[in-house]
Amino acid sequence: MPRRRTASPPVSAPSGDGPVTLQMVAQAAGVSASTVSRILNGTAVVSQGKKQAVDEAIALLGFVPNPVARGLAGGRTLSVGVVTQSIDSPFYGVALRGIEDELDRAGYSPLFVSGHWNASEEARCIDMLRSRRVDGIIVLTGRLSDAALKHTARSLPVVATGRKLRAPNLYSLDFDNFEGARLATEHLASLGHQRIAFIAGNSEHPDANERLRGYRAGLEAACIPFDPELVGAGLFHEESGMLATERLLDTRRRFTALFAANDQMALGACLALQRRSLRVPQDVSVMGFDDLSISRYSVPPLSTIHHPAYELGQYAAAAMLCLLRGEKPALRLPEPRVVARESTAPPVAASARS
Amino acid sequence: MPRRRTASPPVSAPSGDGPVTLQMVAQAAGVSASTVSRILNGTAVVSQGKKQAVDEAIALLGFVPNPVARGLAGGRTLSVGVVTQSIDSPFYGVALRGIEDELDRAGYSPLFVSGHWNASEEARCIDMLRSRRVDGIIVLTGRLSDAALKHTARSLPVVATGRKLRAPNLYSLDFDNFEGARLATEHLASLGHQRIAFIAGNSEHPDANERLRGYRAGLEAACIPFDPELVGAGLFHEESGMLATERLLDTRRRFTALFAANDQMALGACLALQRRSLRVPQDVSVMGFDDLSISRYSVPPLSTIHHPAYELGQYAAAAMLCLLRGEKPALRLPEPRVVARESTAPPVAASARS
DNA sequence: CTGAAAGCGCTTACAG
DNA sequence: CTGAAAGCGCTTACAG
Repeated sequence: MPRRRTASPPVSAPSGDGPVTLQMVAQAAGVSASTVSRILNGTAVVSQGKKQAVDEAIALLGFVPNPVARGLAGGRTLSVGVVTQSIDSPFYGVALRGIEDELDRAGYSPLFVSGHWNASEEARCIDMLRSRRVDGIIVLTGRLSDAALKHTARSLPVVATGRKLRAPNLYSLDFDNFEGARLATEHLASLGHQRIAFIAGNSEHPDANERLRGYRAGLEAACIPFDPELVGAGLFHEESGMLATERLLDTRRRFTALFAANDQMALGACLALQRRSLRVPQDVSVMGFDDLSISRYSVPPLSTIHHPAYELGQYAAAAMLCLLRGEKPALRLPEPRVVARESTAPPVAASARS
Repeated sequence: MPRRRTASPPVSAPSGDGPVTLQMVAQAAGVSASTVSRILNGTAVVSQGKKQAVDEAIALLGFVPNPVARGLAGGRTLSVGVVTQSIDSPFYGVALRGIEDELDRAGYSPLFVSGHWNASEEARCIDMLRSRRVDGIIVLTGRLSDAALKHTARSLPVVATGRKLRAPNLYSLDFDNFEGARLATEHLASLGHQRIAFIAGNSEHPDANERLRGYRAGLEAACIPFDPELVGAGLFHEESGMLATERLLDTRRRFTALFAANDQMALGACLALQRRSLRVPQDVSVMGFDDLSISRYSVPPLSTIHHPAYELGQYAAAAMLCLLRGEKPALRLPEPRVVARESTAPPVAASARS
């Protein structure tokens, strides 16, 4: 839509058609566009009088700066890209909410894209976000290499979760998965369980390995020998938890407690147990990890390790905001803690499987 | 970053610093920027030779058009705004995934914003999306008035779900909530239940009212008198389903089946029932609505009405794509259907509550 | 303190 | 078919 130089002053009525531009505000306030821009951005000191006139014009016209133009001209778009893995993940969804809330408070908006646990897709996401001129990028775990992350941090601030990574312009937030799993195992052991099965998560996932290590450490601390026959392989979703439990049961190796590397698998495990007429917790105690909101309403309510998903997102966003202001973030995630509900109890001597 | 007219030709090496611009491509191909733009957009017929040269230059330089500039200049940003209510909703999350997938196929990206079931927040979302120059807006249900939606459709294509609304440049996609609820009730009645309680959803929510109507219609068809004492008020989340069930139980009004207006409330109901030592389905059959992915793994697996969330999103996006091409969408959502799992069964004569 | 001007990277009438 | 130019709505050196 070229050829529309504002030869004749645009209708500066509040309800003129088309959005109000900075130009119009400048005109209404009797100053130059530069001045309006400076006031908007707090870029320079401006005389009281002009500032007032401009503020009034802005209010009167209901002017809202166009982020697109802003991004093109100045580089800042007031948006931050968020690479998540799946837009409908029950765990990360809460983190997205945390990001949204925290960013909103500072006038930024998130741009959510899904990497589907695939490094090359995540790389495409980052290219896309960069082409949309986001001011920074938050990467929720994922499979990108640390090197790739450091690389993008050379041109854009990045905050990553699920890693311990230190680099200029890059902050990472890591939850103590090891400690969480250790606590879960300790909880079960302290209840008196000696035979504690484990359903591991996807082994390509860093969290999965940490949780397995935590399980082993918990066992060791309780002087329970590690039995590889008691660990099943899962994929972090319900179905896999159900299947792994069935396989564990089929080995006829006995166990009185089962710790799944996340709640989704624990829920699947509960169903498998019920299908074999094993009661939770009377016959088998079940422990999850993550503390999804639904876990509180499962039958029975699931004991688990609280994983602060909302804070994860919120802190990641706060860290990004710091980086954007040129400050150094110093945020730490809450420590894991046991949420004991009704799916865990002391083993019953006369249990069906003991 | 003014004052950098390309007096000296920019380094057109593929790995020159900064992103490759259309200018650079034009230069490398020996044509004008206009021509490159036309080829990119298929806006005009261009001679074979030039087209080839440009295509090669694009490939060589790895040029990717800047959507921000594109949006400013031409109006199209290849992005569509999506007003959802909460970024972590278990039901709408799946719809977001459908939108993402469908849009991606056409080279568009979604911009997700949350309205939190609040008309004024939703209005802010729409302003924000418009200021970001999205090409169209998808509104997932929400509380905006039909008039407001029609109004925004005057300047931007809009697709809405959860309404039956016809207007120029506006398409709406509505799931048959009434029929779904009728089917659910029929399912219960055909199993032999005569006393069917109902937990309604938030009455400001249009779906909630349709589902209540469907319940009543189902009752009527089965010649079961409607008993207002048997309907509890819920808020569409687990907690409210649990509480409503407890209240229902406290009235000591007997019922052998319970139909909740969504799965989340049904899950809460199951827990409440279990707490009172009532077994599902032996003592009380429980039916949900939505068919969330977790419902398949609850204990017992929940019978429900399948609500095609993924298709809801996918079709909404497809409809938007149609509108954007100037075509008339003609998409219809799949009909509701009963998914009978293990939480429903014929009433037992000797049931604790019958 | 403040304005005029150039520029961000594209698109699209306008003229050949 | 194709180029030069103006414009999208801002920002920011450059000069007062």
